[in-house]
Amino acid sequence: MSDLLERLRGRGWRMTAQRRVVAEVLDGEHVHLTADEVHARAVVKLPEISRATVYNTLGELVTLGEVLEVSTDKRAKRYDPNAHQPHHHLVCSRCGSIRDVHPTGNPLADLPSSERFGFTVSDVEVTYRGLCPDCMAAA
Amino acid sequence: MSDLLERLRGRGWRMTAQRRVVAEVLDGEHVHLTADEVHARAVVKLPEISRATVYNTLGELVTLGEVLEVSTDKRAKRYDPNAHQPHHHLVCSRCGSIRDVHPTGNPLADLPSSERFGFTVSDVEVTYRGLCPDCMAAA
DNA sequence: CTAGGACATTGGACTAAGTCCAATTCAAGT
DNA sequence: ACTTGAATTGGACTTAGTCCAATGTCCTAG
Repeated sequence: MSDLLERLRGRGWRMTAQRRVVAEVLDGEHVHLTADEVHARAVVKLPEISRATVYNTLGELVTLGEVLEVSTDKRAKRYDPNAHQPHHHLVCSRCGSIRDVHPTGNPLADLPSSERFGFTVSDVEVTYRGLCPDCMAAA
Repeated sequence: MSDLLERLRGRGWRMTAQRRVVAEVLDGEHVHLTADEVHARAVVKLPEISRATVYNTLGELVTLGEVLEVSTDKRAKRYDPNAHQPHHHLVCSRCGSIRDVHPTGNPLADLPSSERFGFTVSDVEVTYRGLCPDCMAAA
């Protein structure tokens, strides 16, 4: 993610302290923060950053294809910086923790045209659900 | 779905006009209404039914496994009465319309244990996205 | 290096979806 | 029909997110 700022600048993105901080917060593997969590962490580095700016910036990053929006549960959307390697998600039904996973196989090929109802299908999202090791132990 | 009421009564569900109306509204194939849509249709049949009751009843039907909760987009949850035949969803990215689909293959088998991170995986949800015929024509 | 305009940020009001609760009503067993 | 515990009600509340007009700031041309 360290070159994200480079890529963005190359695309004509105006660089500001706020945007830099949001991008820094999102750095890492298996990171799936909500907008509010991003805001909370951003405030530590830049106390005057506003919620609206965090939403704006996340929205732009999604539009630019640098970050994925993930809505695994009914609660808040989460933002996944691992946008350049396609992947799916494994979610703990109890605590909600998320891991990126890479199943074999191609689910797109598994949808026969008789099951497409005339749609032009362009994308598949797979969400695995179960209990994480911690929640298994606690139960 | 006509025997739904029977099954529920058999499970000790107390029958009320409100619950009957909610169950009736949810009847059918490829039905995926939001809670508010359910309420709107229920009000036609039973003007004094409240939003809270619709939410309560839908929640109970989900708990009993008679209806599935589907959150395909970022907007409101939808309720799918087709809970007894396992299936996945095909969603139009533009207008949000939903079809039930039955892909071949078994995505659960496609997740090697090295990709399970110690989770006990129990369920998979697959969401296909694309444009429905109407939205294709309009674009 | 500076000026200025386009773009970004702010915070507060607003919306949508859903939850919660105390008071009331009602289904159904006896 | 009585009783009682479960179901319903509506309104206040919460959470997640959007919108907007006023203000601030980046960065390029000069």
